[in-house]
Amino acid sequence: MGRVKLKIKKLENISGRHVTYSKRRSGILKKAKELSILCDIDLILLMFSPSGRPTICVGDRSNLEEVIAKYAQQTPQERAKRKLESLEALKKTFKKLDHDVNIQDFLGSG
Amino acid sequence: MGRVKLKIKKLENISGRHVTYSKRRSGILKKAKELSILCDIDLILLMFSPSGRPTICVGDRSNLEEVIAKYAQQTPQERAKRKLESLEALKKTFKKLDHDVNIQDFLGSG
DNA sequence: AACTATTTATAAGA
DNA sequence: TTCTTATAAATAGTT
Repeated sequence: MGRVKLKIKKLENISGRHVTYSKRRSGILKKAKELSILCDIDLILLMFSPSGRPTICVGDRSNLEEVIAKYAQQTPQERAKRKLESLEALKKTFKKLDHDVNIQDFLGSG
Repeated sequence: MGRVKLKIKKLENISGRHVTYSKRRSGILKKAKELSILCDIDLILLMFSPSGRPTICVGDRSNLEEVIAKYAQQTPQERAKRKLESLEALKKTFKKLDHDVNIQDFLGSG
């Protein structure tokens, strides 16, 4: 949309990436919010700016981690595979997050 | 966009929600993919149809769990709070996922 | 940040 | 669900 048809490939100009990100970020956030409201669905959109700043959009009726867990539970045909992948990823996440929380104690409490 | 300006509120007609979801889903997926390519960023879009079927869009350069972990690491001002929330959510996720994998053994191996 | 020519998305209908 | 079309919305290049 705009003056010319844009080829969808990585923008080589760094400031151009920032400008385009800024414009399209607001567009896709609006679309995500509209979709979640119109259709009353769970939705999560997570993106990082070219300089690494995160933006997250979570539908009003959604909870980030519960939606992720909901996704992890589905697609039965990949369930076994996904289980292992999820655990692998969660282990990494633990390592990154766990600077002052004792994981063993935490898991043991529930 | 279309014949009339649409009010952004929950569509009361169930089949209407399905139709609108189907149309807008493809649109937002396209936008997400374009944005991730144009700006060369990490991006995740996860949504569920009105009947609960999940669709996920992960940027080519992105890994689902790593992006989530990346997000969890950021926003330093909420870091302490987020740590606990993340662990709480991860514990729930473990409970839902762990039907035949021994978590203690798994964590112990790394 | 605002403008505007143009492209794109989509609401309604078939 | 897929196609068509009128119209609304997003946005690329510019200022």
